[in-house]
Amino acid sequence: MIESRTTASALAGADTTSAPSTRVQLIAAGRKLFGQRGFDGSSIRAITDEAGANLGAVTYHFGSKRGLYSAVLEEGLRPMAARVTEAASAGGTALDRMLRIVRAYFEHFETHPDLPHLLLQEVAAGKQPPPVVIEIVRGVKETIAGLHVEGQTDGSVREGHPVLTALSVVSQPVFMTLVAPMLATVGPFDLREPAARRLALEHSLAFVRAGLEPREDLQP
Amino acid sequence: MIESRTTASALAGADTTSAPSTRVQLIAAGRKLFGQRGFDGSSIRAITDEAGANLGAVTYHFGSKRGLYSAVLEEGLRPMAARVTEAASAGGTALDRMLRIVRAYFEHFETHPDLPHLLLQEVAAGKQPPPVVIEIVRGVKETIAGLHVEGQTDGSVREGHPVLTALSVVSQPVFMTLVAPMLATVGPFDLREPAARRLALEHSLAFVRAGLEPREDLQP
DNA sequence: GATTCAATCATACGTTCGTATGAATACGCG
DNA sequence: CGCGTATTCATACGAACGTATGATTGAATC
Repeated sequence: MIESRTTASALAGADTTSAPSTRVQLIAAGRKLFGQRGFDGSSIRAITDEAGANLGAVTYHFGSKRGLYSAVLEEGLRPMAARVTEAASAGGTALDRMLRIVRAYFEHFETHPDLPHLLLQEVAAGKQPPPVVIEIVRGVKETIAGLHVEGQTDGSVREGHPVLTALSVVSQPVFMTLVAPMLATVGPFDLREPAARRLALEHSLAFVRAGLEPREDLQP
Repeated sequence: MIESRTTASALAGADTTSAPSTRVQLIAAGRKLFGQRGFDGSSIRAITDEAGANLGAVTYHFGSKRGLYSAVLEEGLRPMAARVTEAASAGGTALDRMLRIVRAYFEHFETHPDLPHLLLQEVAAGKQPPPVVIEIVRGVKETIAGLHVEGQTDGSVREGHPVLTALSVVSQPVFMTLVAPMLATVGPFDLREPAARRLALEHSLAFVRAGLEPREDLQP
């Protein structure tokens, strides 16, 4: 059996000067097609066509279709998690940093609108995602939940369940991006347009702030 | 070509006394498998096996695989939309009814946990859902957005964008149900358990209420 | 009991799927 | 240049797919 080139090519992935390698093109095509049509809806032939590569390229570089899927997931999630971590470790109160996380998500999904669907499609099926995905998601969850705990010591966030609070916060950018196509279908409001996205960002910031802030009338 | 039996059987669908018909079993199996594995991930053979029906049954009763998918979507969405409409037309302030909608979603998803994934999987792909689905979703959107407008005249809801507010409200039950399997994978918190669901419901009610209520300190 | 028609059945067809294989080509290094 | 490794290529294979077909069954109607 042919050994997957994944590891070797990943090590060589630091090369940013060469022409776009087949491997990179495959990941880009995979992100696009998996995100749009799902795993089962995207054939290897469609992916290699999109990437301008040979039919055998996926098997050669990633071992299998699922191998490519894992790589796509990892390369899509890692920069997002990095943004979240960065926003969470900036200055200001815990609430400030929560809101910065919301902003970071919106900004990231502006250039990667397929990411929420890509991540949720398999997971909603109850299947086990690749281990690296579990690790990344767990990290994000704990970052935000930790911020909630911190917010209760510095008084910037009201009391509540840390994990559920994290879900409520993350749900805003993720859900809005997820339903954008359907929303555009049922009405004249297209969240994929920049102006509408700005509105959505400001609305989400206000909504999350109101949902997290301690109530002055209860804490006089 | 064989004509689909959809219409005729739908008319006969008022019969609730007979043994579970093949048609009903197919929709149940379709809801389960489409919801869990997606449209492309569910083969007609898997569906007819699950339903205890013959391979040809889907083609006979629904014309095609996509015909069954439309029927599953419609039969899953209609009761949900009815619950929302009912909650929206009850008594109390607009905010009260918004919160009742959140509760209605949670209750509905408790018995139909696959519904969010079922609805969002295709739509996130940018495909046009069946017309009946578009109509139902539009109705729900306008019901909640109308409630938001009403809430500003009765003073129970703060100002904001009606559609975005509707999204923020709906996102809580939908997103929590959607990510439940992944959340259980990355941590010890399983939103599919009744106790956790109760927590999530109460958290969501508090979060949405805080996000919608006018701030007393701004409106003295 | 014969007729009729909706429903179910076993089976077949052509296509597309993921993957495997071996030849052909490109490339770095002595 | 020549050799060895890495990559790309055309092609093949068996399996699974959605759908079509025609025979068979079941129950109601006369």
